[in-house]
Amino acid sequence: MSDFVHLLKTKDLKATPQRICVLRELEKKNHPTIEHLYDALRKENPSMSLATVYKNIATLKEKGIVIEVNISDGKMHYDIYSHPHVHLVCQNCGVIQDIDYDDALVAYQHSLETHKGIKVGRLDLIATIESCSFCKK
Amino acid sequence: MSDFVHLLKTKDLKATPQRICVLRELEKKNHPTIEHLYDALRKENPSMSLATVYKNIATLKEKGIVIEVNISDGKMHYDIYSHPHVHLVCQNCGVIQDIDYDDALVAYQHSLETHKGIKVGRLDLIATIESCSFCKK
DNA sequence: CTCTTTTTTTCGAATCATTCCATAATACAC
DNA sequence: GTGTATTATGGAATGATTCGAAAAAAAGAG
Repeated sequence: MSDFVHLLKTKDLKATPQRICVLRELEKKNHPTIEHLYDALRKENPSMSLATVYKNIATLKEKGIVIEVNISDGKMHYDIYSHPHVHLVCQNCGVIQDIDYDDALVAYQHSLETHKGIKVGRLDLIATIESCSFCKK
Repeated sequence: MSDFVHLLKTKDLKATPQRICVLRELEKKNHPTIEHLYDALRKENPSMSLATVYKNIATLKEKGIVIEVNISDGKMHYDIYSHPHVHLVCQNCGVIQDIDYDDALVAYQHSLETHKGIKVGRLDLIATIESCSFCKK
């Protein structure tokens, strides 16, 4: 049984081909928008409906399998959240990269918690850079 | 000359009453949505149009005076960006608080820059907490 | 202050994204 | 296989955002 089938079952979701396609596309780490997903998935499965993409993304988001990434380009991007990470966005070419947690980020979270007396549930962090290796400027 | 008039002039924007009202409302640090702004501003100025709110927010965003805050509640919130800060969001009551940069965050930014060999332009960070002093749970 | 130019505001219409709805199809447990 | 609950589909409905044209107002010059 594929990993995605197993993942869906543990979250009480039926392992439909459409859902698995969405996850497979997200796995490519392109951080696609709904429109990108719809275009990509229709190539394999022409009957795939836009409503299905919306609905599945919403469902996967509710279950914590998928997260939104807002890079302020007017469209929402989506990402599989298989492990805690943050994002790096190139302002020039728009490429989004995952960045794993490191000691310094964990230290910041601790500093927040001790200083403010709170328990942080999640850090959504987007670091913007002016250019990156993909647009080599 | 009021601070906002001066600020707008330095960004080559005309200091219209509508624009100043938007800034004054944002200054309250309610982190309002477009809808909130429209409702609040119409009370003072009933002829204020929704299109004007949208347009002014877009203009102020382009000039870097205002930033978007996406707390994943389906609506975009807006904030004056007069100095670098990040946000704390209570998942329970939805209140958004500003948090100034501290040493640990500066250290994280430095660690990103040295480790990845990049120059970070801006950090958009939203720390989610389960409950806060405003909803006292 | 008045004139001129440019920007901004306003309102309604148009557009675009997202959600809803009813029906058909499918996954999965037994 | 059969039955039941869930999901997919397409089109219509909704709701948010943008557009466009005309009127209003700001800034600057004289």
